[in-house]
Amino acid sequence: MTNRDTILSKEQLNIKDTLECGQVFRYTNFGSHYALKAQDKSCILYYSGNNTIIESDDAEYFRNYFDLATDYQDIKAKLYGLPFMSQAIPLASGIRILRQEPFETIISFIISANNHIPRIKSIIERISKGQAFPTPQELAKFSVEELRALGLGFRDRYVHNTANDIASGRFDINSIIGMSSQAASKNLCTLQGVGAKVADCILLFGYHKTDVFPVDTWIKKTYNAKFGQEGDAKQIRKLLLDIYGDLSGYAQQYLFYGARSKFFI
DNA sequence: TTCCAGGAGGGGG
DNA sequence: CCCCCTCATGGA
Repeated sequence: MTNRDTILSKEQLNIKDTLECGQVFRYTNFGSHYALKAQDKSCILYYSGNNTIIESDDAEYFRNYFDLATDYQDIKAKLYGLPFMSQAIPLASGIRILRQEPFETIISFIISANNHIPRIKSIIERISKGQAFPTPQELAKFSVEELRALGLGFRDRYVHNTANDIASGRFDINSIIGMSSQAASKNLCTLQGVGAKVADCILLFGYHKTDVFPVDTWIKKTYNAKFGQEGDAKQIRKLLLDIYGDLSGYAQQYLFYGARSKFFI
């Protein structure tokens, strides 16, 4: 253990809950350890007794990345009395919403469309060079054909066009920061491959806007089972936003994790 | 083998 | 506006 390490309690950060709840893709599990890459940085996570250790060469970056300034006990306490939270939160009580870099998040969730998590992970691994996720300029150089060869399928032109829009400055990813979630979503949806659901994921994971509720196939499944009625994504989103309000993003992560757990549905 | 996956784009009605 | 179809890929 060195001064490069960040140490906190296991209750404050559960490694599996946080990395395997579908918000991030560039991680690998090595038994008791997890290796994680973000932008051009990396870290190793593991437990030492009752502590979580984040071993990296940039402790300050990862303290922000893991959102260590936020009190999740307070958030969970506020959510606990709301529908399904007393069931869902205990299944993944150590989740933290990561503060990921917007460009990496945009591209990652364009790739996520109609795709499996293991396959999303492998595609992102192939477009990354070793530790570093490509910059907009680097990714813009990939042709549609090269992206197709890397296994992106029908998303090849989405990634190509979006990377070019951002690299050329036609789309300013920093302009999103100060916008309301509604205005930000509308803007993000002008990017090819970004629809309402992907925009919600980008806003939650890339801009830490928590008044959104990404509705994917798992949330739909859970909604139909738990609420006992059918609904399309737009209706489900509105209903759940009304329930969870500004904490919707957190509630969504607990529900998503629960939806994929055999102990929940 | 068929179904499905953290959906979006596009055409037709 | 809504409904329906298509879009690659590979794990289960």
